[in-house]
Formats: sequence, C-alpha cells, structure tokens
Amino acid sequence: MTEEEFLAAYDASAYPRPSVAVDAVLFTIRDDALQVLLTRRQAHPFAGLLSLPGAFVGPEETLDGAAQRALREKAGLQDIFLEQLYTWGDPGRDPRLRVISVSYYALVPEDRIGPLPEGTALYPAHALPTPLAFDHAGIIRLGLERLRGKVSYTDIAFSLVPEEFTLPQLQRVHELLLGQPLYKANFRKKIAGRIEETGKFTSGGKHRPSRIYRKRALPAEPLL
Amino acid sequence: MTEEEFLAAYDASAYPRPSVAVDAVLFTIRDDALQVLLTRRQAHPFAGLLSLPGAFVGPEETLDGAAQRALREKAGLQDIFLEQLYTWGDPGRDPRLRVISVSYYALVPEDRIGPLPEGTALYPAHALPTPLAFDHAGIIRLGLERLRGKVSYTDIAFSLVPEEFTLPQLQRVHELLLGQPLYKANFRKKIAGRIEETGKFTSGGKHRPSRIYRKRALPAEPLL
DNA sequence: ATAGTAAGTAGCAAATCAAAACTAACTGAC
DNA sequence: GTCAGTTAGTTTTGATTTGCTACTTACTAT
Repeated sequence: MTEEEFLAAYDASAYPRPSVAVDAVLFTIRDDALQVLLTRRQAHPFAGLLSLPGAFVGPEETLDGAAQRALREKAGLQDIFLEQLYTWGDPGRDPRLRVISVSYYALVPEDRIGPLPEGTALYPAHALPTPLAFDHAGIIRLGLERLRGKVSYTDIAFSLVPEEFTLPQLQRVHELLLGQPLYKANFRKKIAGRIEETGKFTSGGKHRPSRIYRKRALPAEPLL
Repeated sequence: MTEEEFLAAYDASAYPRPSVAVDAVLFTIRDDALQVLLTRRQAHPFAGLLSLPGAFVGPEETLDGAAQRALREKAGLQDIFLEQLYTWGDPGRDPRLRVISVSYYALVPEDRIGPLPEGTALYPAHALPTPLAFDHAGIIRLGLERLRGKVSYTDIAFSLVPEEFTLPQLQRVHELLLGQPLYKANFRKKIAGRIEETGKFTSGGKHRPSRIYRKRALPAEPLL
C-alpha cells in the first residue's frame, strides 16, 4: 500500500483520528520544596482526582503555543520557561477516546505565581497525592528525572529563582533538584561565571547578610 | 468552557483532527562514518526528495509500536534500540493536512542491516543531500545533537557496534558521535568496567591483533 | 633480521572535585 | 560592650579525573 492509498483509507475509515493534547508539568520552589501545579478534575473520567493542566491543540496552533495557552488559562502565567518532555500515546490512556498527549515541563519562580483558580494548587513533587488522573504520575516522574539530569549542565535552575537572588538560595534550588547536598565552596566556583553582582545585600536576618546576584546576560567565552 | 463542552465542540467542528505519524532516524556506522537511512519519496508532496522512514499510527497501536513497524517495513529491522526524540506539530509542516509527527532515533550495528528496498539507502549524516522532505533535516539535526549529548554518559555507543567488538572500533564510534578524537588510554580506563573479554582476537591485519570484547551484562556496582 | 603498523600500557602534569576548616558579618542576650 | 548563635563567604588540602606523551607489544611484509 502506498502512502497515498493509506491516507485515503485512513480518511475514509470509521475509527476517529486521535485527538492531540498537551499537558504541562509546572514546577516551582515553595516552602523549601519542589512543587507541582495540579488541578482537581470536575468531570468524568477521573472526576475528583488531581491532574496536570492541559489543553487540546487547536487547528492552527503550534504545540508550544497550546502548552503556553494551557498555563495561561489554568495558572495565569505568561512568558515562562517551557520545554517539551515526552509524548504519550498508549491507546487507552484516556478511556473516552484516543488522546495523544505531548507533555511539557515548565519552570517558574514562586514570586511570579499569582492567585490560582479554585481547584488549582501546588503540591510537593516528592509527596504527591495518589492516585493521579490518567498517566499523569508517570509524566511528573519523567519531568523530575529530566530536571535532575539537566540541572548540572544547563541554566534551568535560574528559571526557578527570582531575577535577583542570593547564592544560598540558588544552591538550595540545585540541591532540591538533585536530591543531595552540595558543597558551598565548590558550588560557588562552578557558577561564578554565570552570575553577576547587583551590589545589593539581604537584610533583616539574624546573621551575616548575603550578596544579591542576577544571572549574567551573555557568557563572554562562547565568542570564539 | 469546560473540557467536556470543548470536546463536544471539537467533535462537531468542521476542521479535521490532525493525523499522528512517527518518523524514525535510523543511525548506523558504515565506511567509517555515521549514516542515516533515507527513502526517496515517490508521491506528492516533496516527490523525488529524500525523507525519513515513517508511518501513520494505527488505531490500536502504541507510538513505539508504530516506530518499530516503520523500521520493519522500510528497512527489515527488528528488535533494535529505539528512543523517542521530539514531537513536531507546526501547522503547515505537511502541506496536505495537519500531521503531528512523533520522531524517534534508532541505532543499529551495520552487520544487522540486510538488503534495503529500492529507493532506500544510507547517507552520511554529516553530508546529507539537501533539501530533504518536510522538516526532516531538522529532525535529523536534533537526533545528531541527542546522540552527541548522550554518548558520554550512556551506553548508546554499544548499540552501534556488533555484539563482539574491539576497543579501537568502539572508540571510533565514540569519536564519530562526538566529532572529536579521544585519547586511547583515557577511553579505555573509562569503559573498562562496562566490557568483558571474550578471549578472542582479531586476525588477518598487518599489525598486532586486538582483543575482542563484549558488553558486560550487568555492572556489579548498582547493587547498593 | 628489519621496517611498518596498529594495539595496548605506563606515567606525569594540569585541571577539576570532594571535603573540611576557617573567617566575616549580622542579631540578640547578658 | 562582649559573647553566643547563626548563616555567609573564603581558603586550603588531598583525591580523582583529564590531557597528553612516550613507550612496549605483536603481528605482516620485505
């Protein structure tokens, strides 16, 4: 069968084409823990269970665009770090109809999260309620693995911290993502080239104030 | 609008749902170069251009299953390393109709490739004909990046080499994937724990024969 | 025997990493 | 004021890994 013949048969066939949706795992740091945004489902199936914010992909919409829209509609967030994670397509993962879900993970500092809609809240990523709707537990687990894998060799940790931050703060983010403590001195050497001082200091603590930094715009090295 | 309402509207709407397809980037090492399997398209669109082997996802088929089937049908390959790469969904990437493509990359040692169907052949990954059909050039580029990124901290190189291999062979695979030469002594130290001797040696060369190894089944360490 | 060639090993300096110990700057209790 | 408590930030040291060179080994072809 040629591809064209297949397509013709495909168009004419009785079974419905799959729907394509996106689901987003939105991570943030709150209460010294990594947290995930979940919404409680009202409707069948899995009514009453928590699920990831998602959306069906519109006819003229890109996949990234649909993921952005899902987060805008469900959490009021715009212009945040968003990256594709994995695509889930097992028949039966949605009992209603075949749904292919392109999953994304998103990172946002806590201070950018506004008031959340009724039924939507943050839950600690390492102690999630169980069960979750659909295969969303698996999606979150993969997101956690991806984060852990990428934190050491990319800039993603900066996306979980306000524009201006202290090094203990940034180090703590790394530790939460990696799940293990880091040595202060080594951590500082490693990121020294990716930050710049603001000249400001924290105040109000019962101890030595810490310097406040921001992310360095462009590393000077890659110009070779 | 609730999700249920959306689904109802979605079902009733005039625009067709997207089709979901898979495309596979099959890599192998041949003639001391990394090569990709491509097939020449017969039909519109992009007739005459080279494209990745692909398939539409059947109604009861998993995504992985569809990718396996595509490689079985287009290259006669079974039971090979296959991993999801990225999902491409821009409207307009297929001029006929909206197609969401879940891309995979696959790795196979040359000795497992049999005779290929008419119109299907291997092309050097770093000197591909241009242009390619659809967005397949971008898919291959991403596959190359993924390979390069993963070769140093995973076992993927073993999937590009026969079951029994020499260390110069395995080192060369690493070098081709990384695009840079490696130091023999360091390379050997690094993989020492992941291989085991077969006791056999190559023969017939004009020089010292090299030991033949196989991949070590289970590393002993992860038992803690 | 000797030359050619690629396989495989030894060793060292430089860079990086893990780890502990140290100093600095604030608050609050005395 | 001074001292304890606390966290920020720096210095230092030893272990491990990397970059690199030089060497030895084992085969074939003259």
